Amino acid sequence: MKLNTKSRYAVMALADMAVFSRNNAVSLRDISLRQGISLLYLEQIFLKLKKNNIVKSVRGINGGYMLVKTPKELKILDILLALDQKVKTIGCKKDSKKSCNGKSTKCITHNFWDELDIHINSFFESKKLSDLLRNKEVRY
Amino acid sequence: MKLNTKSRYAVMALADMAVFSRNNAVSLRDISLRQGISLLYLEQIFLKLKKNNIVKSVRGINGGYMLVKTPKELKILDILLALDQKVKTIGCKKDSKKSCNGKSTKCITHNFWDELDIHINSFFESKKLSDLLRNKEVRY
DNA sequence: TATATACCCGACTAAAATAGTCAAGTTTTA
DNA sequence: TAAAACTTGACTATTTTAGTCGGGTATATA
Repeated sequence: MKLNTKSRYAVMALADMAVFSRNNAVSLRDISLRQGISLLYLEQIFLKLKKNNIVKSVRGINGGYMLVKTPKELKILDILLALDQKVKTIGCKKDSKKSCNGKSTKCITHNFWDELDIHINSFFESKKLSDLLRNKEVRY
Repeated sequence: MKLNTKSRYAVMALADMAVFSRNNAVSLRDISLRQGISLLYLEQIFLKLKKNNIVKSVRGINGGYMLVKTPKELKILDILLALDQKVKTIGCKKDSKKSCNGKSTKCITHNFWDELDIHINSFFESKKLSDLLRNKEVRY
């Protein structure tokens, strides 16, 4: 059960911004260098973050991106949703009448997976970007 | 963030066994028919379950598989581990000194992902196969 | 106003993972 | 001894992932 790198890099890059922004835009180039993420890949990621109103952009020289919300307000869940990373651990469709394995009734395990999804979702819902920053162990 | 079908089918098949076994072996053919899972695929899955001592097999006519533990004792986590489905949501290596994105220090987000893994793991650790069965909504 | 910096965006692709199938067995019991 | 059922490794089509590529556009500053 894995999270894809896009989601991971997105959280990483936003955490970087939270640390290094002093009310000025942070360029992808800087994030790329500091975090070791491909610039081209970051561009792709930030396109989505911008469309979903997680960041706003400043074009031109000295441009970059800025967080729309403060790190305290920004939920990790919002970041993941911006990258289409839904927490839906299995394929059963919740709403459909013809759902699990093509059967008309819910499969034996259906409700269990729903529970799992809720469990994970609530974790991402409760965590804010700021929660990542107070770690003493980490050096930048 | 998805669970693979192998893990899902494994849990499903074992739940089926828990429901339909009356101290006799349950054949994969029956599970296949009831749960709508390919017989050939089930064979592959049960090979792993057997290797990991989740089920034991009875060969020959009227053969099949039996649960090694009772549904009350069998943790969902054990099932997932049997299928190599580790709950390790990202690629950072926990122990290595040269870990995240090839850097010598832990990445900003490292501890957060560790927390996530623990959160999910403890869910699978706490749930037993029997927990799936008491659901009144489900018909068989 | 030239130019360098940095965002913008769709299309493409190699590699890996997934979700199976296939073939050729072996074992056991009725 | 025939049929049911487990055993096992190898194979494969499809999908997903993890990016790259190419060609833009906007803007600050020299």
